[in-house]
Amino acid sequence: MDGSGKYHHGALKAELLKAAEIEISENGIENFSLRRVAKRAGVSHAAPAHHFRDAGGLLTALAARGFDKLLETAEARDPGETASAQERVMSYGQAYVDFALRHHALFRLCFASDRPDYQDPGLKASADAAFLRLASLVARHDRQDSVEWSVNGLRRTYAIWSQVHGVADLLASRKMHFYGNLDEAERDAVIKSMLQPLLASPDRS
Amino acid sequence: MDGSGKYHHGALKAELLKAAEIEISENGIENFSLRRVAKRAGVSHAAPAHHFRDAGGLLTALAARGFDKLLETAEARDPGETASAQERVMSYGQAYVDFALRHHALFRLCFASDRPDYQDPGLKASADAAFLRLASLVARHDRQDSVEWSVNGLRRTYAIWSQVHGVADLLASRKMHFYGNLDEAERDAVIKSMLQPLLASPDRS
DNA sequence: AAATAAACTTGACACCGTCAAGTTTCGGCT
DNA sequence: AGCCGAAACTTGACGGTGTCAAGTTTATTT
Repeated sequence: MDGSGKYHHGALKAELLKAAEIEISENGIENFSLRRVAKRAGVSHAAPAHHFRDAGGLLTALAARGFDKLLETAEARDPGETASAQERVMSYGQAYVDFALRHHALFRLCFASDRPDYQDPGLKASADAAFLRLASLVARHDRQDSVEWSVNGLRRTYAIWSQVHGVADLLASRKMHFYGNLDEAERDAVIKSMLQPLLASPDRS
Repeated sequence: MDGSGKYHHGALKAELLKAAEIEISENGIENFSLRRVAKRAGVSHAAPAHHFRDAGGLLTALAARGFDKLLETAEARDPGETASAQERVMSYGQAYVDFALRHHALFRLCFASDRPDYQDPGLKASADAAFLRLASLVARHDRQDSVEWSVNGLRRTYAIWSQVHGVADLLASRKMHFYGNLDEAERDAVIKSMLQPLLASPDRS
């Protein structure tokens, strides 16, 4: 082993997750290599097995962190109670797109990969938390102040989520090439204009 | 070589594409194996190299076929000139989601993979054709009968595309687990209700 | 019929994920 | 304090992967 390091790393699990995140941000999720992650963390190729069952296990944990970060991004951008519910939903959407662009590989891992195990309770919890945040903003917008679920609230949340997710995915994957490169302000305006029609018609029944 | 086959296959290129499509539909893009595709086509592991530069080349061609099939699906479902433009846009959306569900791996290859080379003229042409089909339906809906592009038409097309793509991606990736399994009619209704607000407000300026 | 090109095979290489077995260190028990 | 088991980590092996180089077979051209 190298001189600096102890045999027992101490915080290898966290270190591996950090390394893996850098790994996929540089090489993309499709070129993920567990051995490279281990090397980056300065340990042998089989070391990760003691902290994660296999590569899928690591990617499951990483995906959970991805959803956590998505939620953090949304919360950081939330204008808060004083703002209108409509503004708050739009801010969520803008944060969602920000996340997709800034952490494209992680976004892909979360939404377009079969490698994470979505049965995993930790991942499920993190993914649901990010979704429920949006659901609660939509409910507030629709003045459904009750914590109870309404079928219609769910439908509307899914509609808004789809709109936001679609633009995030297409922008991050560079599929909207008839747009030039949008700066942040232009992007935010695009997202707002896309959400406008969905928020204008509450459509509660 | 096996008794039945000739040394020169004759139509190996097409055969490889067919085999690759089956391959990814069974194993997903993330587990794509060029050697397995070759084996499935009854040919040695290095044979594909004579028809495609490398695995990426094959996947580029396959992605182009994916966009072609997406367009075909949309055209097959188009109610035609007699229907309202709104109905035609909705049918496009329903076909898009159908495609994503029925050919999930291919959909992922087209929209959530870095492996195809999107600089490839063939792929670009196929992808653009599928997009332009939607753009023309939207233009018709907005009564912009001119073939000319309007900035606003582009924005509206992107908005509708994002909505459709979002619901397609989330449904196909099984991310809407608060919905039970939707049958085809329910799915179509969901898509229609999502597009309704976007089509109701032409918002041309 | 001979030469050339194309299609395909075989074998090698480095890299990959995972498993098994060995080594080092940590922590608790006596 | 000293031991001992468990945990953390390493080393080495295995089959599988994509790609390259070199050889063999078939088709086409001259």
